[in-house]
Amino acid sequence: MAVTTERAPREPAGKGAETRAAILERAVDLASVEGLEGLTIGRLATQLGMSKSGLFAHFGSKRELQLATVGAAAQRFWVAVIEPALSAEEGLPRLRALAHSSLAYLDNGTFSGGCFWAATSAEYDDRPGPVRDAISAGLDTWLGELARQAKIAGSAEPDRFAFELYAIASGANSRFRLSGERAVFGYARAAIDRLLGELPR
Amino acid sequence: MAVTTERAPREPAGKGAETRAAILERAVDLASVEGLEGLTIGRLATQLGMSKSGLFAHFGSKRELQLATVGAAAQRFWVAVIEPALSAEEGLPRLRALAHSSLAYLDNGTFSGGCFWAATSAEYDDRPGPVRDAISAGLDTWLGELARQAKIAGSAEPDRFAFELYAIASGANSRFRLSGERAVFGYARAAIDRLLGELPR
DNA sequence: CCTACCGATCGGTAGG
DNA sequence: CCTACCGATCGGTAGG
Repeated sequence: MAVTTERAPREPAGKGAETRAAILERAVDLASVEGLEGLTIGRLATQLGMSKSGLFAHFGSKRELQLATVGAAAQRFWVAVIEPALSAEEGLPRLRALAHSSLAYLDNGTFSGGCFWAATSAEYDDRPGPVRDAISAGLDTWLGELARQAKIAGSAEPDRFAFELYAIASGANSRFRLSGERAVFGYARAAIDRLLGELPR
Repeated sequence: MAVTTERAPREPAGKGAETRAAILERAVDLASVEGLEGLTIGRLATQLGMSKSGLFAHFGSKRELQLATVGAAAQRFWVAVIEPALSAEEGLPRLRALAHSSLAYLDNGTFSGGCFWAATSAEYDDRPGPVRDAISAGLDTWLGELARQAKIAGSAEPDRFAFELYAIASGANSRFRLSGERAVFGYARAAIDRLLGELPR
Protein backbone atom coordinates (compact mmCIF):
# COMPACT_ATOMS: atom_id res chain seq x y z
CA MET A 1 0.00 0.00 0.00
CA ALA A 2 2.62 2.48 1.02
CA VAL A 3 4.48 2.04 -2.22
CA THR A 4 1.47 2.78 -4.37
CA THR A 5 1.02 6.13 -2.66
CA GLU A 6 4.32 7.30 -4.14
CA ARG A 7 3.76 9.89 -6.77
CA ALA A 8 4.57 8.61 -10.23
CA PRO A 9 7.25 10.69 -11.96
CA ARG A 10 5.88 12.98 -14.62
CA GLU A 11 8.51 11.75 -17.06
CA PRO A 12 9.01 7.99 -16.89
CA ALA A 13 12.30 7.42 -18.74
CA GLY A 14 13.91 7.65 -22.15
CA LYS A 15 14.33 10.79 -24.20
CA GLY A 16 11.85 12.86 -22.24
CA ALA A 17 13.70 12.21 -19.00
CA GLU A 18 17.03 13.09 -20.62
CA THR A 19 15.66 16.37 -21.94
CA ARG A 20 14.18 17.16 -18.55
CA ALA A 21 17.51 16.48 -16.86
CA ALA A 22 19.34 18.70 -19.34
CA ILE A 23 16.82 21.50 -18.77
CA LEU A 24 17.28 21.28 -15.02
CA GLU A 25 21.06 21.38 -15.21
CA ARG A 26 20.80 24.64 -17.11
CA ALA A 27 18.05 25.88 -14.84
CA VAL A 28 20.19 25.44 -11.74
CA ASP A 29 23.02 27.46 -13.28
CA LEU A 30 20.72 30.15 -14.60
CA ALA A 31 18.93 30.44 -11.25
CA SER A 32 22.23 30.70 -9.38
CA VAL A 33 22.94 33.79 -11.50
CA GLU A 34 19.52 35.37 -12.10
CA GLY A 35 17.57 33.93 -9.17
CA LEU A 36 14.52 31.70 -9.35
CA GLU A 37 12.32 34.64 -10.40
CA GLY A 38 14.78 35.73 -13.06
CA LEU A 39 14.78 32.15 -14.31
CA THR A 40 12.36 32.82 -17.17
CA ILE A 41 11.03 30.06 -19.37
CA GLY A 42 11.84 32.01 -22.51
CA ARG A 43 15.48 32.64 -21.62
CA LEU A 44 15.99 29.05 -20.53
CA ALA A 45 14.43 27.77 -23.75
CA THR A 46 16.64 30.02 -25.87
CA GLN A 47 19.78 28.80 -24.08
CA LEU A 48 18.75 25.22 -24.79
CA GLY A 49 17.75 25.88 -28.40
CA MET A 50 14.16 24.82 -27.91
CA SER A 51 10.80 26.56 -27.96
CA LYS A 52 9.23 28.11 -24.90
CA SER A 53 6.16 25.95 -25.06
CA GLY A 54 8.19 22.81 -25.65
CA LEU A 55 10.10 23.45 -22.46
CA PHE A 56 6.98 24.54 -20.64
CA ALA A 57 5.30 21.19 -21.41
CA HIS A 58 7.84 19.40 -19.23
CA PHE A 59 6.69 21.20 -16.10
CA GLY A 60 3.23 22.64 -16.60
CA SER A 61 3.89 25.82 -14.66
CA LYS A 62 6.74 28.07 -13.69
CA ARG A 63 6.30 27.04 -10.06
CA GLU A 64 6.85 23.35 -10.93
CA LEU A 65 9.96 24.32 -12.89
CA GLN A 66 11.24 26.24 -9.86
CA LEU A 67 10.55 23.35 -7.51
CA ALA A 68 12.27 20.88 -9.84
CA THR A 69 15.22 23.26 -10.06
CA VAL A 70 15.54 23.37 -6.26
CA GLY A 71 15.55 19.57 -6.27
CA ALA A 72 18.28 19.44 -8.91
CA ALA A 73 20.36 21.94 -6.91
CA ALA A 74 20.00 19.74 -3.82
CA GLN A 75 21.31 16.79 -5.83
CA ARG A 76 24.28 18.79 -7.01
CA PHE A 77 25.04 19.94 -3.46
CA TRP A 78 24.85 16.35 -2.27
CA VAL A 79 27.31 15.15 -4.90
CA ALA A 80 29.72 18.07 -4.40
CA VAL A 81 29.68 18.42 -0.62
CA ILE A 82 28.05 15.55 1.28
CA GLU A 83 29.15 12.51 -0.68
CA PRO A 84 32.90 13.29 -0.62
CA ALA A 85 32.71 13.54 3.18
CA LEU A 86 30.97 10.22 3.76
CA SER A 87 34.25 8.29 3.87
CA ALA A 88 35.26 10.21 7.00
CA GLU A 89 34.21 8.80 10.35
CA GLU A 90 31.19 10.45 11.95
CA GLY A 91 31.82 13.21 14.46
CA LEU A 92 34.86 15.46 14.28
CA PRO A 93 36.42 13.87 11.16
CA ARG A 94 33.12 14.08 9.25
CA LEU A 95 32.62 17.65 10.41
CA ARG A 96 36.08 18.60 9.22
CA ALA A 97 35.45 16.92 5.86
CA LEU A 98 32.07 18.64 5.43
CA ALA A 99 33.51 22.05 6.27
CA HIS A 100 36.36 21.49 3.82
CA SER A 101 34.18 20.29 0.97
CA SER A 102 31.68 23.09 1.47
CA LEU A 103 34.41 25.74 1.22
CA ALA A 104 35.88 23.97 -1.80
CA TYR A 105 32.45 23.92 -3.41
CA LEU A 106 32.15 27.68 -2.95
CA ASP A 107 35.66 28.31 -4.22
CA ASN A 108 35.64 26.10 -7.30
CA GLY A 109 32.40 27.22 -8.92
CA THR A 110 30.09 24.23 -8.47
CA PHE A 111 27.31 26.65 -9.40
CA SER A 112 28.17 29.14 -12.12
CA GLY A 113 26.62 32.03 -10.21
CA GLY A 114 27.88 31.31 -6.72
CA CYS A 115 26.02 29.26 -4.16
CA PHE A 116 22.51 28.48 -5.35
CA TRP A 117 21.26 28.29 -1.77
CA ALA A 118 22.66 31.63 -0.69
CA ALA A 119 21.19 33.35 -3.74
CA THR A 120 17.74 31.78 -3.59
CA SER A 121 17.25 31.86 0.17
CA ALA A 122 17.87 35.62 0.20
CA GLU A 123 15.49 35.96 -2.76
CA TYR A 124 12.67 33.92 -1.21
CA ASP A 125 12.81 34.69 2.48
CA ASP A 126 9.95 37.14 1.97
CA ARG A 127 7.98 35.12 -0.59
CA PRO A 128 5.80 32.57 1.19
CA GLY A 129 4.88 29.45 -0.73
CA PRO A 130 6.13 26.03 -1.78
CA VAL A 131 9.30 27.32 -3.43
CA ARG A 132 10.37 29.05 -0.26
CA ASP A 133 9.46 25.91 1.72
CA ALA A 134 11.63 23.74 -0.53
CA ILE A 135 14.63 26.06 -0.19
CA SER A 136 14.13 26.25 3.55
CA ALA A 137 13.90 22.46 3.85
CA GLY A 138 17.14 22.05 1.89
CA LEU A 139 19.00 24.41 4.21
CA ASP A 140 17.44 22.85 7.30
CA THR A 141 18.74 19.47 6.13
CA TRP A 142 22.23 20.90 5.78
CA LEU A 143 22.22 22.61 9.19
CA GLY A 144 20.64 19.52 10.75
CA GLU A 145 23.42 17.32 9.44
CA LEU A 146 26.05 19.73 10.76
CA ALA A 147 24.35 19.73 14.17
CA ARG A 148 24.06 15.93 14.18
CA GLN A 149 27.76 15.54 13.53
CA ALA A 150 28.60 18.21 16.10
CA LYS A 151 26.61 16.30 18.69
CA ILE A 152 28.41 13.06 17.84
CA ALA A 153 31.67 14.99 18.13
CA GLY A 154 30.69 15.90 21.68
CA SER A 155 29.51 19.48 21.31
CA ALA A 156 27.37 20.65 24.21
CA GLU A 157 25.52 23.06 21.90
CA PRO A 158 25.29 21.36 18.49
CA ASP A 159 22.79 23.89 17.09
CA ARG A 160 25.01 26.83 17.97
CA PHE A 161 27.94 24.95 16.51
CA ALA A 162 26.08 24.27 13.26
CA PHE A 163 25.04 27.91 13.06
CA GLU A 164 28.61 29.12 13.35
CA LEU A 165 29.90 26.73 10.69
CA TYR A 166 27.07 27.79 8.40
CA ALA A 167 27.64 31.50 9.05
CA ILE A 168 31.34 31.29 8.29
CA ALA A 169 30.82 29.44 5.01
CA SER A 170 27.96 31.63 3.84
CA GLY A 171 29.84 34.76 4.86
CA ALA A 172 32.84 33.60 2.84
CA ASN A 173 30.59 33.01 -0.16
CA SER A 174 28.99 36.44 -0.06
CA ARG A 175 32.27 38.28 0.53
CA PHE A 176 34.03 36.34 -2.23
CA ARG A 177 31.16 36.94 -4.65
CA LEU A 178 31.22 40.68 -4.11
CA SER A 179 34.89 41.43 -3.55
CA GLY A 180 36.50 38.61 -5.53
CA GLU A 181 39.16 38.31 -2.86
CA ARG A 182 40.15 34.72 -2.19
CA ALA A 183 41.64 35.81 1.15
CA VAL A 184 38.21 35.30 2.71
CA PHE A 185 38.55 31.55 2.26
CA GLY A 186 41.71 31.68 4.34
CA TYR A 187 39.86 33.62 7.03
CA ALA A 188 37.03 31.09 6.86
CA ARG A 189 39.39 28.11 7.20
CA ALA A 190 41.06 29.70 10.21
CA ALA A 191 37.72 30.37 11.85
CA ILE A 192 36.55 26.81 11.19
CA ASP A 193 39.75 25.30 12.58
CA ARG A 194 39.39 27.39 15.72
CA LEU A 195 35.77 26.28 16.02
CA LEU A 196 36.61 22.60 15.56
CA GLY A 197 39.37 23.03 18.12
CA GLU A 198 36.73 23.80 20.75
CA LEU A 199 35.37 20.28 20.55
CA PRO A 200 36.45 17.73 23.20
CA ARG A 201 39.06 15.30 21.94
CA MET B 1 36.82 75.52 -6.82
CA ALA B 2 36.38 72.21 -5.12
CA VAL B 3 32.91 73.08 -3.95
CA THR B 4 31.68 73.97 -7.42
CA THR B 5 32.65 70.55 -8.72
CA GLU B 6 30.03 68.97 -6.48
CA ARG B 7 27.14 67.64 -8.48
CA ALA B 8 24.01 69.72 -8.04
CA PRO B 9 21.13 67.66 -6.67
CA ARG B 10 18.49 66.86 -9.27
CA GLU B 11 15.80 68.12 -6.88
CA PRO B 12 16.83 71.35 -5.16
CA ALA B 13 14.34 71.63 -2.28
CA GLY B 14 10.68 72.08 -1.51
CA LYS B 15 7.85 69.80 -2.50
CA GLY B 16 9.82 67.92 -5.15
CA ALA B 17 12.49 66.97 -2.64
CA GLU B 18 9.87 65.81 -0.14
CA THR B 19 8.17 63.63 -2.73
CA ARG B 20 11.50 62.20 -3.76
CA ALA B 21 12.36 61.38 -0.16
CA ALA B 22 8.99 59.69 0.36
CA ILE B 23 9.47 57.64 -2.81
CA LEU B 24 12.89 56.49 -1.66
CA GLU B 25 11.67 55.46 1.80
CA ARG B 26 9.12 53.20 0.14
CA ALA B 27 11.64 52.04 -2.43
CA VAL B 28 14.08 50.86 0.24
CA ASP B 29 11.38 48.80 1.94
CA LEU B 30 10.05 47.40 -1.32
CA ALA B 31 13.56 46.49 -2.49
CA SER B 32 14.35 44.78 0.81
CA VAL B 33 11.39 42.49 0.08
CA GLU B 34 11.34 42.16 -3.72
CA GLY B 35 14.94 42.99 -4.55
CA LEU B 36 16.17 45.88 -6.67
CA GLU B 37 15.02 44.14 -9.87
CA GLY B 38 11.61 43.37 -8.42
CA LEU B 39 11.39 47.05 -7.46
CA THR B 40 9.24 48.02 -10.43
CA ILE B 41 8.26 51.58 -11.12
CA GLY B 42 4.61 50.64 -11.57
CA ARG B 43 4.30 48.82 -8.26
CA LEU B 44 6.10 51.58 -6.40
CA ALA B 45 3.87 54.23 -7.99
CA THR B 46 0.72 52.30 -7.04
CA GLN B 47 1.86 51.99 -3.43
CA LEU B 48 2.40 55.75 -3.32
CA GLY B 49 -0.85 56.60 -5.11
CA MET B 50 0.86 58.33 -8.00
CA SER B 51 1.26 57.67 -11.69
CA LYS B 52 4.13 55.65 -13.13
CA SER B 53 5.35 58.48 -15.30
CA GLY B 54 5.07 60.98 -12.45
CA LEU B 55 7.34 58.86 -10.34
CA PHE B 56 9.59 58.08 -13.28
CA ALA B 57 10.19 61.79 -13.86
CA HIS B 58 12.00 62.05 -10.53
CA PHE B 59 14.75 59.68 -11.64
CA GLY B 60 14.83 59.45 -15.43
CA SER B 61 15.63 55.75 -15.52
CA LYS B 62 15.19 52.64 -13.46
CA ARG B 63 18.94 52.50 -12.87
CA GLU B 64 18.93 55.97 -11.30
CA LEU B 65 16.03 54.93 -9.09
CA GLN B 66 18.00 51.86 -8.00
CA LEU B 67 21.12 53.90 -7.28
CA ALA B 68 19.14 56.45 -5.27
CA THR B 69 17.53 53.58 -3.35
CA VAL B 70 20.93 52.16 -2.43
CA GLY B 71 21.92 55.60 -1.17
CA ALA B 72 18.77 55.87 0.95
CA ALA B 73 19.41 52.40 2.40
CA ALA B 74 22.94 53.48 3.33
CA GLN B 75 21.51 56.47 5.17
CA ARG B 76 19.08 54.26 7.06
CA PHE B 77 21.88 51.86 8.00
CA TRP B 78 23.96 54.77 9.21
CA VAL B 79 21.18 56.08 11.44
CA ALA B 80 20.26 52.64 12.81
CA VAL B 81 23.68 51.08 13.29
CA ILE B 82 26.62 53.48 13.07
CA GLU B 83 25.30 56.61 14.75
CA PRO B 84 24.16 54.90 17.99
CA ALA B 85 27.65 53.44 18.38
CA LEU B 86 29.53 56.71 17.97
CA SER B 87 29.26 57.57 21.66
CA ALA B 88 31.38 54.52 22.50
CA GLU B 89 35.15 54.97 22.58
CA GLU B 90 37.02 53.76 19.51
CA GLY B 91 38.45 50.26 19.62
CA LEU B 92 36.89 47.47 21.67
CA PRO B 93 33.98 49.54 23.10
CA ARG B 94 33.04 50.85 19.63
CA LEU B 95 33.33 47.35 18.19
CA ARG B 96 31.05 45.99 20.89
CA ALA B 97 28.54 48.78 20.28
CA LEU B 98 28.60 48.25 16.51
CA ALA B 99 28.10 44.51 16.87
CA HIS B 100 25.22 45.08 19.26
CA SER B 101 23.47 47.68 17.15
CA SER B 102 23.88 45.62 13.98
CA LEU B 103 22.22 42.60 15.59
CA ALA B 104 19.48 44.83 17.02
CA TYR B 105 18.92 46.29 13.57
CA LEU B 106 18.45 42.80 12.12
CA ASP B 107 16.17 41.73 14.96
CA ASN B 108 13.89 44.76 15.13
CA GLY B 109 12.96 45.12 11.48
CA THR B 110 14.77 48.28 10.40
CA PHE B 111 14.02 47.13 6.87
CA SER B 112 10.63 45.55 6.37
CA GLY B 113 12.06 42.71 4.29
CA GLY B 114 15.14 41.86 6.29
CA CYS B 115 18.55 43.38 5.71
CA PHE B 116 18.59 45.39 2.49
CA TRP B 117 22.29 44.71 2.03
CA ALA B 118 22.05 40.96 2.41
CA ALA B 119 19.17 40.79 -0.06
CA THR B 120 20.63 43.06 -2.70
CA SER B 121 24.24 41.88 -2.53
CA ALA B 122 23.10 38.30 -3.21
CA GLU B 123 20.92 39.58 -6.03
CA TYR B 124 23.64 41.67 -7.70
CA ASP B 125 26.83 39.71 -7.18
CA ASP B 126 26.47 38.41 -10.75
CA ARG B 127 25.14 41.61 -12.35
CA PRO B 128 28.05 43.91 -13.22
CA GLY B 129 27.34 47.61 -13.37
CA PRO B 130 26.92 50.72 -11.27
CA VAL B 131 24.20 49.27 -9.04
CA ARG B 132 26.40 46.37 -8.05
CA ASP B 133 29.29 48.79 -7.52
CA ALA B 134 27.21 50.95 -5.19
CA ILE B 135 26.11 47.95 -3.11
CA SER B 136 29.66 46.66 -2.99
CA ALA B 137 30.98 50.05 -1.91
CA GLY B 138 28.42 50.23 0.90
CA LEU B 139 29.45 46.84 2.25
CA ASP B 140 33.13 47.65 1.86
CA THR B 141 32.60 50.76 3.97
CA TRP B 142 30.95 48.67 6.68
CA LEU B 143 33.67 46.00 6.70
CA GLY B 144 36.33 48.68 6.51
CA GLU B 145 34.96 50.39 9.60
CA LEU B 146 34.86 47.07 11.48
CA ALA B 147 38.47 46.40 10.48
CA ARG B 148 39.55 49.91 11.46
CA GLN B 149 38.06 49.53 14.92
CA ALA B 150 39.51 46.02 15.27
CA LYS B 151 42.94 47.43 14.50
CA ILE B 152 42.52 50.17 17.09
CA ALA B 153 41.42 47.47 19.52
CA GLY B 154 44.75 45.72 18.93
CA SER B 155 43.78 42.90 16.60
CA ALA B 156 46.74 41.44 14.74
CA GLU B 157 44.46 40.52 11.82
CA PRO B 158 41.81 43.23 11.57
CA ASP B 159 40.51 42.06 8.19
CA ARG B 160 39.96 38.52 9.43
CA PHE B 161 38.32 39.95 12.51
CA ALA B 162 35.98 42.13 10.45
CA PHE B 163 35.14 39.16 8.23
CA GLU B 164 34.14 37.03 11.21
CA LEU B 165 31.94 39.74 12.72
CA TYR B 166 30.29 40.27 9.35
CA ALA B 167 29.78 36.54 8.77
CA ILE B 168 28.14 36.01 12.15
CA ALA B 169 25.74 38.92 11.70
CA SER B 170 24.84 38.06 8.12
CA GLY B 171 24.46 34.38 9.00
CA ALA B 172 22.09 35.34 11.83
CA ASN B 173 20.07 37.45 9.41
CA SER B 174 19.68 34.72 6.81
CA ARG B 175 18.87 32.00 9.35
CA PHE B 176 16.36 34.22 11.14
CA ARG B 177 14.74 35.24 7.88
CA LEU B 178 14.23 31.63 6.79
CA SER B 179 13.58 29.80 10.04
CA GLY B 180 12.05 32.61 12.11
CA GLU B 181 13.90 31.30 15.16
CA ARG B 182 15.20 34.07 17.37
CA ALA B 183 17.61 31.58 18.97
CA VAL B 184 20.11 32.43 16.23
CA PHE B 185 20.57 35.90 17.70
CA GLY B 186 21.61 34.26 20.95
CA TYR B 187 24.11 32.09 19.06
CA ALA B 188 25.36 35.18 17.25
CA ARG B 189 25.83 37.16 20.47
CA ALA B 190 27.75 34.28 22.03
CA ALA B 191 29.98 34.02 18.97
CA ILE B 192 30.63 37.76 18.95
CA ASP B 193 31.44 37.83 22.66
CA ARG B 194 33.91 35.01 22.18
CA LEU B 195 35.44 36.85 19.24
CA LEU B 196 35.74 40.13 21.15
CA GLY B 197 37.27 38.17 24.03
CA GLU B 198 40.20 37.30 21.76
CA LEU B 199 41.32 40.91 21.65
CA PRO B 200 44.15 42.06 23.94
CA ARG B 201 42.92 44.00 26.95
C1' DC C 1 2.93 65.67 -11.92
C1' DC C 2 -0.77 63.70 -15.46
C1' DT C 3 -3.00 60.70 -19.65
C1' DA C 4 -2.06 58.02 -23.35
C1' DC C 5 0.75 55.35 -25.62
C1' DC C 6 5.18 52.32 -27.57
C1' DG C 7 7.77 47.71 -28.22
C1' DA C 8 9.48 43.91 -25.59
C1' DT C 9 8.88 40.22 -22.59
C1' DC C 10 6.41 37.73 -19.10
C1' DG C 11 3.62 33.10 -17.92
C1' DG C 12 0.45 30.47 -20.04
C1' DT C 13 -2.99 28.33 -23.77
C1' DA C 14 -4.86 26.28 -28.24
C1' DG C 15 -4.17 23.09 -31.41
C1' DG C 16 -1.49 20.11 -33.60
C1' DC D 1 8.05 18.93 -29.14
C1' DC D 2 6.28 22.89 -32.52
C1' DT D 3 3.80 27.60 -34.33
C1' DA D 4 0.82 31.03 -33.22
C1' DC D 5 -1.34 33.45 -30.12
C1' DC D 6 -3.56 35.67 -25.37
C1' DG D 7 -3.65 39.40 -21.56
C1' DA D 8 -0.68 41.52 -18.25
C1' DT D 9 3.22 44.02 -17.07
C1' DC D 10 7.77 45.78 -17.90
C1' DG D 11 10.82 50.31 -18.76
C1' DG D 12 10.38 54.22 -21.19
C1' DT D 13 8.42 58.30 -24.33
C1' DA D 14 5.31 62.14 -26.16
C1' DG D 15 3.03 65.91 -25.02
C1' DG D 16 1.07 68.59 -21.93
